[in-house]
Amino acid sequence: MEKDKTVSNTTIRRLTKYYRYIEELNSKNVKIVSSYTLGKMMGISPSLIRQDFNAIGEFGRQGHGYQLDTLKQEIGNFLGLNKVHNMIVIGAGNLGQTLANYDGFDKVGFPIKALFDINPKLIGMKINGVEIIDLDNLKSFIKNNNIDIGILCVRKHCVQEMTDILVDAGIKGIWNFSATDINVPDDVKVENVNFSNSLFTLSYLMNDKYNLA
Amino acid sequence: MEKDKTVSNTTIRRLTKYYRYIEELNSKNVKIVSSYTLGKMMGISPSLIRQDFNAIGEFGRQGHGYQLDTLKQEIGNFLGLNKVHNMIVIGAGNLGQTLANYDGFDKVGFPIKALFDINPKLIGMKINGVEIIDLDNLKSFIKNNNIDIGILCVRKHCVQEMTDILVDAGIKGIWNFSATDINVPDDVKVENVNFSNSLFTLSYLMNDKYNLA
DNA sequence: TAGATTGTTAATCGATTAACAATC
DNA sequence: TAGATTGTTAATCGATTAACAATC
Repeated sequence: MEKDKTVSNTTIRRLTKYYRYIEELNSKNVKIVSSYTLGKMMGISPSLIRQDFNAIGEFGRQGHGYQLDTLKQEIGNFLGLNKVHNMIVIGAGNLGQTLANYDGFDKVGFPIKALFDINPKLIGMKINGVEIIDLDNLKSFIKNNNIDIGILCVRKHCVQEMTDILVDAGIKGIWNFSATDINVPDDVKVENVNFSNSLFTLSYLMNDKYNLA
Repeated sequence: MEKDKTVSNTTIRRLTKYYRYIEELNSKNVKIVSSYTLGKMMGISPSLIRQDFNAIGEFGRQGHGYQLDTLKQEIGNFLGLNKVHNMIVIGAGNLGQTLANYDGFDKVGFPIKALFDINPKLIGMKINGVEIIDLDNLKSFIKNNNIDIGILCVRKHCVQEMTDILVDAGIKGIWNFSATDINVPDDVKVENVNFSNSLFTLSYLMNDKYNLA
Protein backbone atom coordinates (compact mmCIF):
# COMPACT_ATOMS: atom_id res chain seq x y z
CA MET A 1 0.00 0.00 0.00
CA GLU A 2 2.71 2.49 0.90
CA LYS A 3 4.71 3.66 -2.04
CA ASP A 4 7.88 1.65 -1.75
CA LYS A 5 10.94 2.60 -3.66
CA THR A 6 12.27 -0.61 -5.13
CA VAL A 7 14.67 -2.45 -2.88
CA SER A 8 17.60 -4.06 -4.62
CA ASN A 9 18.13 -7.77 -4.76
CA THR A 10 21.39 -7.51 -2.83
CA THR A 11 19.56 -5.73 -0.04
CA ILE A 12 16.84 -8.40 0.04
CA ARG A 13 19.41 -11.17 0.43
CA ARG A 14 21.07 -9.28 3.26
CA LEU A 15 17.72 -8.70 4.94
CA THR A 16 17.13 -12.45 5.09
CA LYS A 17 20.52 -12.76 6.72
CA TYR A 18 19.91 -9.97 9.22
CA TYR A 19 16.71 -11.75 10.14
CA ARG A 20 18.66 -14.89 11.03
CA TYR A 21 21.13 -12.97 13.17
CA ILE A 22 18.34 -11.07 14.87
CA GLU A 23 16.62 -14.31 15.83
CA GLU A 24 19.94 -15.55 17.16
CA LEU A 25 20.39 -12.43 19.30
CA ASN A 26 16.76 -12.64 20.40
CA SER A 27 17.33 -16.14 21.72
CA LYS A 28 20.23 -14.79 23.74
CA ASN A 29 17.89 -12.21 25.22
CA VAL A 30 19.64 -9.24 23.68
CA LYS A 31 17.21 -6.34 23.35
CA ILE A 32 19.00 -3.76 21.28
CA VAL A 33 21.81 -3.70 18.76
CA SER A 34 23.78 -1.01 16.93
CA SER A 35 24.69 -1.12 13.26
CA TYR A 36 28.30 -1.25 14.42
CA THR A 37 27.86 -4.37 16.59
CA LEU A 38 25.70 -6.16 14.04
CA GLY A 39 28.18 -5.30 11.32
CA LYS A 40 31.02 -6.73 13.38
CA MET A 41 29.10 -9.98 13.83
CA MET A 42 28.15 -10.33 10.20
CA GLY A 43 31.11 -8.84 8.37
CA ILE A 44 29.01 -6.06 6.84
CA SER A 45 29.79 -2.35 7.14
CA PRO A 46 27.62 -0.42 9.62
CA SER A 47 26.91 2.10 6.91
CA LEU A 48 25.48 -0.53 4.59
CA ILE A 49 23.36 -1.96 7.38
CA ARG A 50 21.83 1.45 8.03
CA GLN A 51 21.20 1.92 4.32
CA ASP A 52 19.49 -1.46 4.17
CA PHE A 53 17.29 -0.81 7.19
CA ASN A 54 16.36 2.63 5.96
CA ALA A 55 15.38 1.18 2.61
CA ILE A 56 12.43 -0.54 4.24
CA GLY A 57 11.54 1.86 7.04
CA GLU A 58 12.81 3.99 9.82
CA PHE A 59 12.99 2.31 13.15
CA GLY A 60 16.30 3.01 14.82
CA ARG A 61 16.78 5.26 17.80
CA GLN A 62 19.55 7.79 17.45
CA GLY A 63 22.23 7.45 20.07
CA HIS A 64 20.99 3.97 21.04
CA GLY A 65 20.60 1.55 18.15
CA TYR A 66 17.89 -0.75 16.88
CA GLN A 67 15.35 -2.47 19.14
CA LEU A 68 15.52 -6.15 18.19
CA ASP A 69 11.82 -6.89 18.44
CA THR A 70 10.92 -3.95 16.20
CA LEU A 71 13.67 -4.89 13.78
CA LYS A 72 12.51 -8.47 13.59
CA GLN A 73 8.92 -7.44 13.05
CA GLU A 74 9.70 -4.85 10.38
CA ILE A 75 12.02 -7.08 8.40
CA GLY A 76 9.67 -10.03 8.82
CA ASN A 77 6.76 -7.97 7.54
CA PHE A 78 8.75 -6.71 4.64
CA LEU A 79 9.79 -10.21 3.61
CA GLY A 80 6.26 -11.53 4.05
CA LEU A 81 7.13 -13.76 6.99
CA ASN A 82 4.12 -12.62 8.99
CA LYS A 83 1.81 -15.09 7.29
CA VAL A 84 1.77 -18.83 6.74
CA HIS A 85 2.92 -20.10 3.34
CA ASN A 86 1.73 -23.61 2.64
CA MET A 87 4.12 -25.67 0.56
CA ILE A 88 4.10 -28.91 -1.37
CA VAL A 89 6.99 -30.96 -2.72
CA ILE A 90 7.02 -32.27 -6.28
CA GLY A 91 9.13 -35.40 -6.47
CA ALA A 92 9.26 -37.66 -3.41
CA GLY A 93 12.79 -38.91 -3.98
CA ASN A 94 15.69 -38.54 -1.59
CA LEU A 95 15.78 -34.76 -1.58
CA GLY A 96 12.02 -34.32 -1.45
CA GLN A 97 11.80 -36.68 1.52
CA THR A 98 14.68 -34.94 3.25
CA LEU A 99 12.94 -31.59 2.96
CA ALA A 100 9.73 -33.12 4.31
CA ASN A 101 11.67 -34.53 7.25
CA TYR A 102 13.08 -31.16 8.16
CA ASP A 103 10.88 -29.37 10.70
CA GLY A 104 12.63 -26.02 10.42
CA PHE A 105 10.43 -24.73 7.61
CA ASP A 106 7.24 -25.50 9.50
CA LYS A 107 8.55 -23.66 12.55
CA VAL A 108 8.95 -20.43 10.60
CA GLY A 109 5.56 -20.61 8.94
CA PHE A 110 6.33 -22.63 5.83
CA PRO A 111 4.71 -26.04 6.44
CA ILE A 112 4.95 -28.80 3.84
CA LYS A 113 1.44 -30.13 3.30
CA ALA A 114 2.08 -32.98 0.87
CA LEU A 115 4.55 -34.65 -1.44
CA PHE A 116 3.61 -35.55 -5.00
CA ASP A 117 4.99 -38.33 -7.16
CA ILE A 118 4.01 -40.67 -9.97
CA ASN A 119 5.69 -43.75 -8.52
CA PRO A 120 2.89 -46.07 -7.28
CA LYS A 121 5.25 -47.64 -4.75
CA LEU A 122 5.61 -44.30 -2.98
CA ILE A 123 2.01 -43.09 -3.15
CA GLY A 124 0.24 -43.44 0.19
CA MET A 125 3.44 -43.46 2.25
CA LYS A 126 3.91 -40.86 4.92
CA ILE A 127 7.15 -38.97 5.53
CA ASN A 128 7.28 -37.22 8.88
CA GLY A 129 3.50 -37.24 8.86
CA VAL A 130 3.27 -35.83 5.34
CA GLU A 131 1.52 -37.98 2.75
CA ILE A 132 2.84 -38.81 -0.71
CA ILE A 133 0.01 -38.24 -3.19
CA ASP A 134 -0.50 -39.11 -6.84
CA LEU A 135 0.46 -36.28 -9.12
CA ASP A 136 -2.98 -36.50 -10.76
CA ASN A 137 -4.47 -34.93 -7.65
CA LEU A 138 -2.12 -31.94 -7.67
CA LYS A 139 -4.43 -29.31 -9.11
CA SER A 140 -7.32 -29.89 -6.74
CA PHE A 141 -4.96 -30.19 -3.77
CA ILE A 142 -3.42 -26.81 -4.49
CA LYS A 143 -6.83 -25.17 -4.73
CA ASN A 144 -8.32 -26.85 -1.68
CA ASN A 145 -5.35 -26.46 0.63
CA ASN A 146 -4.32 -22.92 -0.10
CA ILE A 147 -0.88 -23.87 -1.36
CA ASP A 148 1.47 -21.00 -2.20
CA ILE A 149 4.77 -22.65 -2.92
CA GLY A 150 5.81 -25.69 -4.93
CA ILE A 151 9.21 -27.19 -4.18
CA LEU A 152 10.66 -28.78 -7.30
CA CYS A 153 12.81 -31.86 -6.62
CA VAL A 154 12.55 -33.79 -9.84
CA ARG A 155 15.00 -34.98 -12.44
CA LYS A 156 16.17 -32.79 -15.27
CA HIS A 157 14.13 -34.42 -18.00
CA CYS A 158 10.76 -33.59 -16.44
CA VAL A 159 11.46 -30.29 -14.72
CA GLN A 160 9.74 -28.07 -17.23
CA GLU A 161 6.79 -30.43 -17.52
CA MET A 162 6.29 -30.34 -13.75
CA THR A 163 6.73 -26.58 -13.75
CA ASP A 164 3.97 -26.22 -16.33
CA ILE A 165 1.67 -28.38 -14.25
CA LEU A 166 2.35 -26.26 -11.17
CA VAL A 167 1.77 -23.04 -13.07
CA ASP A 168 -1.41 -24.37 -14.59
CA ALA A 169 -2.61 -25.33 -11.11
CA GLY A 170 -2.19 -21.73 -10.02
CA ILE A 171 0.96 -21.91 -7.90
CA LYS A 172 2.40 -18.51 -6.92
CA GLY A 173 6.01 -19.44 -6.16
CA ILE A 174 8.43 -22.20 -7.07
CA TRP A 175 11.45 -23.17 -5.01
CA ASN A 176 13.53 -24.92 -7.62
CA PHE A 177 16.07 -27.50 -6.39
CA SER A 178 16.39 -29.20 -9.74
CA ALA A 179 19.48 -29.06 -11.91
CA THR A 180 17.91 -26.92 -14.66
CA ASP A 181 16.42 -23.47 -14.89
CA ILE A 182 12.70 -23.21 -15.57
CA ASN A 183 10.43 -20.92 -17.57
CA VAL A 184 7.39 -19.43 -15.92
CA PRO A 185 5.04 -16.50 -16.57
CA ASP A 186 5.89 -13.19 -14.91
CA ASP A 187 3.42 -13.53 -12.07
CA VAL A 188 4.97 -16.78 -10.83
CA LYS A 189 8.10 -16.22 -8.75
CA VAL A 190 11.07 -18.56 -8.80
CA GLU A 191 13.95 -19.04 -6.42
CA ASN A 192 16.66 -21.43 -7.53
CA VAL A 193 18.87 -23.55 -5.30
CA ASN A 194 21.40 -24.84 -7.77
CA PHE A 195 23.88 -27.22 -6.16
CA SER A 196 26.09 -27.28 -9.21
CA ASN A 197 26.49 -23.49 -9.39
CA SER A 198 27.31 -23.47 -5.71
CA LEU A 199 29.82 -26.33 -5.82
CA PHE A 200 31.58 -24.89 -8.87
CA THR A 201 31.89 -21.54 -7.14
CA LEU A 202 33.58 -23.28 -4.22
CA SER A 203 35.86 -25.04 -6.66
CA TYR A 204 36.89 -21.69 -8.11
CA LEU A 205 37.62 -20.23 -4.69
CA MET A 206 39.88 -23.18 -3.91
CA ASN A 207 41.69 -22.80 -7.20
CA ASP A 208 45.42 -22.16 -6.78
CA LYS A 209 45.60 -19.66 -9.61
CA TYR A 210 43.07 -17.54 -7.80
CA ASN A 211 44.99 -17.76 -4.56
CA LEU A 212 48.20 -16.19 -5.83
CA ALA A 213 49.05 -13.25 -3.65
CA MET B 1 50.53 -18.62 -13.61
CA GLU B 2 49.28 -15.92 -15.96
CA LYS B 3 48.66 -12.61 -14.34
CA ASP B 4 44.91 -12.61 -13.84
CA LYS B 5 43.05 -9.44 -13.17
CA THR B 6 40.57 -10.27 -10.41
CA VAL B 7 37.27 -11.58 -11.65
CA SER B 8 34.22 -10.35 -9.78
CA ASN B 9 32.00 -12.63 -7.78
CA THR B 10 29.02 -11.89 -10.01
CA THR B 11 31.04 -12.99 -13.02
CA ILE B 12 32.07 -16.22 -11.29
CA ARG B 13 28.46 -17.13 -10.52
CA ARG B 14 27.51 -16.49 -14.12
CA LEU B 15 30.44 -18.58 -15.35
CA THR B 16 29.12 -21.57 -13.42
CA LYS B 17 25.79 -21.01 -15.11
CA TYR B 18 27.29 -20.66 -18.58
CA TYR B 19 29.05 -23.95 -17.95
CA ARG B 20 25.72 -25.66 -17.32
CA TYR B 21 24.19 -24.26 -20.50
CA ILE B 22 27.27 -25.16 -22.51
CA GLU B 23 27.03 -28.77 -21.35
CA GLU B 24 23.38 -28.74 -22.29
CA LEU B 25 24.16 -27.46 -25.80
CA ASN B 26 27.02 -29.93 -26.08
CA SER B 27 24.66 -32.81 -25.42
CA LYS B 28 22.49 -31.51 -28.25
CA ASN B 29 25.53 -31.62 -30.50
CA VAL B 30 25.67 -27.88 -31.04
CA LYS B 31 29.21 -26.83 -31.93
CA ILE B 32 29.22 -23.07 -31.82
CA VAL B 33 27.20 -20.35 -30.13
CA SER B 34 27.07 -16.56 -30.32
CA SER B 35 26.79 -14.28 -27.34
CA TYR B 36 23.44 -13.22 -28.77
CA THR B 37 21.99 -16.75 -28.87
CA LEU B 38 23.39 -17.73 -25.49
CA GLY B 39 22.06 -14.50 -24.03
CA LYS B 40 18.62 -15.19 -25.41
CA MET B 41 18.64 -18.65 -23.79
CA MET B 42 19.85 -17.45 -20.43
CA GLY B 43 18.28 -14.02 -20.12
CA ILE B 44 21.65 -12.29 -19.99
CA SER B 45 22.73 -9.47 -22.30
CA PRO B 46 25.17 -10.46 -25.08
CA SER B 47 27.40 -7.60 -24.03
CA LEU B 48 27.72 -8.93 -20.50
CA ILE B 49 28.43 -12.41 -21.77
CA ARG B 50 31.28 -11.11 -23.91
CA GLN B 51 32.63 -9.14 -20.96
CA ASP B 52 32.50 -12.25 -18.78
CA PHE B 53 34.26 -14.45 -21.34
CA ASN B 54 36.90 -11.83 -21.98
CA ALA B 55 37.55 -11.56 -18.27
CA ILE B 56 39.04 -15.05 -18.30
CA GLY B 57 40.54 -15.26 -21.78
CA GLU B 58 40.03 -14.61 -25.43
CA PHE B 59 38.56 -17.48 -27.34
CA GLY B 60 35.78 -16.25 -29.59
CA ARG B 61 35.99 -15.97 -33.34
CA GLN B 62 34.86 -12.69 -34.78
CA GLY B 63 31.99 -13.02 -37.18
CA HIS B 64 31.26 -16.56 -35.96
CA GLY B 65 30.86 -16.94 -32.23
CA TYR B 66 32.29 -19.20 -29.57
CA GLN B 67 33.31 -22.80 -30.18
CA LEU B 68 31.53 -24.82 -27.48
CA ASP B 69 34.33 -27.25 -26.75
CA THR B 70 36.87 -24.44 -26.31
CA LEU B 71 34.43 -22.51 -24.19
CA LYS B 72 33.73 -25.49 -21.95
CA GLN B 73 37.39 -26.21 -21.52
CA GLU B 74 38.39 -22.62 -20.77
CA ILE B 75 35.60 -22.02 -18.26
CA GLY B 76 36.15 -25.44 -16.72
CA ASN B 77 39.84 -24.74 -16.30
CA PHE B 78 39.17 -21.36 -14.83
CA LEU B 79 36.74 -22.78 -12.28
CA GLY B 80 39.09 -25.63 -11.42
CA LEU B 81 36.83 -28.33 -12.83
CA ASN B 82 39.68 -30.05 -14.66
CA LYS B 83 40.74 -31.99 -11.59
CA VAL B 84 39.06 -34.34 -9.15
CA HIS B 85 37.98 -32.89 -5.82
CA ASN B 86 37.42 -35.55 -3.19
CA MET B 87 34.68 -34.74 -0.71
CA ILE B 88 33.41 -36.01 2.62
CA VAL B 89 30.13 -35.34 4.39
CA ILE B 90 30.01 -34.35 8.05
CA GLY B 91 26.70 -35.44 9.55
CA ALA B 92 25.05 -38.56 8.16
CA GLY B 93 21.49 -37.41 8.78
CA ASN B 94 18.80 -37.02 6.14
CA LEU B 95 20.54 -34.34 4.13
CA GLY B 96 23.98 -35.92 4.36
CA GLN B 97 22.60 -39.24 3.14
CA THR B 98 20.69 -37.54 0.34
CA LEU B 99 23.84 -35.90 -0.92
CA ALA B 100 25.68 -39.23 -0.76
CA ASN B 101 22.88 -40.82 -2.76
CA TYR B 102 23.16 -38.26 -5.51
CA ASP B 103 25.53 -39.40 -8.25
CA GLY B 104 25.67 -36.09 -10.07
CA PHE B 105 28.63 -34.76 -8.05
CA ASP B 106 30.73 -37.83 -8.76
CA LYS B 107 29.99 -37.50 -12.48
CA VAL B 108 31.49 -34.02 -12.61
CA GLY B 109 34.60 -34.92 -10.62
CA PHE B 110 33.44 -34.32 -7.06
CA PRO B 111 33.09 -37.81 -5.53
CA ILE B 112 31.95 -38.25 -1.94
CA LYS B 113 34.42 -40.59 -0.25
CA ALA B 114 32.86 -41.01 3.19
CA LEU B 115 30.26 -39.76 5.62
CA PHE B 116 31.18 -38.96 9.22
CA ASP B 117 28.97 -39.11 12.28
CA ILE B 118 29.11 -39.74 16.02
CA ASN B 119 25.96 -41.85 16.18
CA PRO B 120 27.08 -45.48 16.78
CA LYS B 121 23.90 -46.76 15.14
CA LEU B 122 24.93 -45.19 11.85
CA ILE B 123 28.63 -45.99 11.88
CA GLY B 124 29.52 -48.83 9.54
CA MET B 125 26.43 -48.41 7.35
CA LYS B 126 26.87 -47.75 3.68
CA ILE B 127 24.89 -45.20 1.69
CA ASN B 128 25.12 -45.67 -2.06
CA GLY B 129 28.37 -47.51 -1.45
CA VAL B 130 29.79 -44.78 0.77
CA GLU B 131 30.65 -45.75 4.33
CA ILE B 132 29.62 -43.89 7.46
CA ILE B 133 32.71 -43.54 9.65
CA ASP B 134 33.28 -42.47 13.24
CA LEU B 135 34.17 -38.82 13.53
CA ASP B 136 37.27 -39.78 15.51
CA ASN B 137 38.84 -41.03 12.30
CA LEU B 138 38.27 -37.81 10.40
CA LYS B 139 41.74 -36.33 10.56
CA SER B 140 43.61 -39.37 9.30
CA PHE B 141 40.98 -40.01 6.64
CA ILE B 142 41.39 -36.51 5.23
CA LYS B 143 45.15 -36.89 5.06
CA ASN B 144 45.16 -40.39 3.61
CA ASN B 145 42.45 -39.88 1.02
CA ASN B 146 43.38 -36.53 -0.36
CA ILE B 147 40.13 -34.88 0.68
CA ASP B 148 39.62 -31.29 -0.47
CA ILE B 149 36.07 -30.48 0.50
CA GLY B 150 34.03 -31.04 3.64
CA ILE B 151 30.26 -30.85 3.30
CA LEU B 152 28.70 -29.62 6.54
CA CYS B 153 25.27 -31.09 7.26
CA VAL B 154 25.03 -30.89 11.02
CA ARG B 155 22.73 -29.16 13.45
CA LYS B 156 23.18 -25.57 14.49
CA HIS B 157 24.58 -26.27 17.92
CA CYS B 158 27.66 -28.14 16.70
CA VAL B 159 28.37 -26.38 13.41
CA GLN B 160 31.32 -24.33 14.61
CA GLU B 161 32.77 -27.26 16.53
CA MET B 162 32.68 -29.42 13.40
CA THR B 163 34.12 -26.57 11.36
CA ASP B 164 37.06 -26.30 13.74
CA ILE B 165 37.70 -30.02 13.47
CA LEU B 166 37.67 -29.82 9.67
CA VAL B 167 40.00 -26.85 9.66
CA ASP B 168 42.34 -28.54 12.11
CA ALA B 169 42.39 -31.61 9.87
CA GLY B 170 43.59 -29.45 7.01
CA ILE B 171 40.47 -29.17 4.85
CA LYS B 172 40.72 -26.61 2.03
CA GLY B 173 37.05 -25.92 1.34
CA ILE B 174 33.76 -26.21 3.20
CA TRP B 175 30.37 -26.52 1.55
CA ASN B 176 28.13 -25.37 4.33
CA PHE B 177 24.51 -26.58 4.29
CA SER B 178 23.91 -25.85 7.95
CA ALA B 179 21.64 -23.13 9.22
CA THR B 180 24.42 -20.94 10.61
CA ASP B 181 27.40 -19.11 9.23
CA ILE B 182 30.86 -20.35 10.21
CA ASN B 183 34.22 -18.83 11.02
CA VAL B 184 37.33 -20.10 9.30
CA PRO B 185 40.86 -18.85 8.66
CA ASP B 186 41.47 -17.00 5.39
CA ASP B 187 43.01 -19.93 3.57
CA VAL B 188 39.93 -22.10 4.01
CA LYS B 189 37.20 -21.29 1.49
CA VAL B 190 33.50 -21.48 2.34
CA GLU B 191 30.42 -21.67 0.17
CA ASN B 192 27.09 -21.46 1.97
CA VAL B 193 23.83 -23.04 0.89
CA ASN B 194 21.40 -21.43 3.24
CA PHE B 195 17.86 -22.74 2.77
CA SER B 196 16.37 -20.11 5.04
CA ASN B 197 17.88 -17.17 3.12
CA SER B 198 16.64 -18.69 -0.09
CA LEU B 199 13.12 -19.43 1.13
CA PHE B 200 12.74 -15.97 2.65
CA THR B 201 13.82 -14.38 -0.61
CA LEU B 202 11.10 -16.33 -2.39
CA SER B 203 8.65 -15.17 0.26
CA TYR B 204 9.58 -11.57 -0.46
CA LEU B 205 9.15 -12.00 -4.20
CA MET B 206 5.66 -13.38 -3.65
CA ASN B 207 4.76 -10.51 -1.37
CA ASP B 208 1.81 -8.48 -2.65
CA LYS B 209 3.27 -5.16 -1.64
CA TYR B 210 6.21 -5.84 -3.89
CA ASN B 211 3.99 -6.82 -6.77
CA LEU B 212 2.10 -3.53 -7.04
CA ALA B 213 2.35 -2.33 -10.63
C1' DT C 1 33.71 -9.41 -50.69
C1' DA C 2 29.76 -8.57 -47.46
C1' DG C 3 27.84 -9.90 -43.26
C1' DA C 4 28.28 -11.24 -38.77
C1' DT C 5 30.00 -11.17 -34.39
C1' DT C 6 33.79 -10.55 -31.42
C1' DG C 7 36.88 -7.68 -28.32
C1' DT C 8 37.19 -3.49 -26.06
C1' DT C 9 36.56 1.29 -24.81
C1' DA C 10 33.43 4.75 -23.13
C1' DA C 11 29.01 5.86 -20.97
C1' DT C 12 25.67 4.73 -17.75
C1' DC C 13 23.74 2.87 -14.03
C1' DG C 14 23.62 1.01 -9.42
C1' DA C 15 25.55 -0.28 -5.03
C1' DT C 16 28.75 0.65 -1.26
C1' DT C 17 31.33 3.70 1.62
C1' DA C 18 32.33 8.03 3.85
C1' DA C 19 30.94 11.87 6.27
C1' DC C 20 28.27 14.50 9.16
C1' DA C 21 24.23 16.91 10.84
C1' DA C 22 20.26 15.52 13.54
C1' DT C 23 18.77 13.79 17.77
C1' DC C 24 17.94 10.48 21.37
C1' DT D 1 24.67 18.04 29.14
C1' DA D 2 27.91 14.91 26.64
C1' DG D 3 28.26 10.80 24.17
C1' DA D 4 26.55 7.71 21.04
C1' DT D 5 24.44 6.30 17.04
C1' DT D 6 21.05 6.99 13.65
C1' DG D 7 19.30 8.87 9.07
C1' DT D 8 20.74 10.77 4.94
C1' DT D 9 23.41 13.15 1.49
C1' DA D 10 27.56 13.19 -1.26
C1' DA D 11 31.58 10.71 -2.98
C1' DT D 12 33.45 6.62 -4.58
C1' DC D 13 33.67 2.43 -6.43
C1' DG D 14 32.20 -1.38 -9.31
C1' DA D 15 29.23 -3.67 -12.59
C1' DT D 16 26.37 -3.45 -16.72
C1' DT D 17 25.15 -1.58 -21.12
C1' DA D 18 26.05 0.77 -25.41
C1' DA D 19 28.72 1.52 -29.23
C1' DC D 20 31.83 0.56 -32.67
C1' DA D 21 36.24 -0.58 -34.74
C1' DA D 22 38.59 -4.89 -35.68
C1' DT D 23 38.40 -9.04 -38.09
C1' DC D 24 36.98 -13.67 -39.22
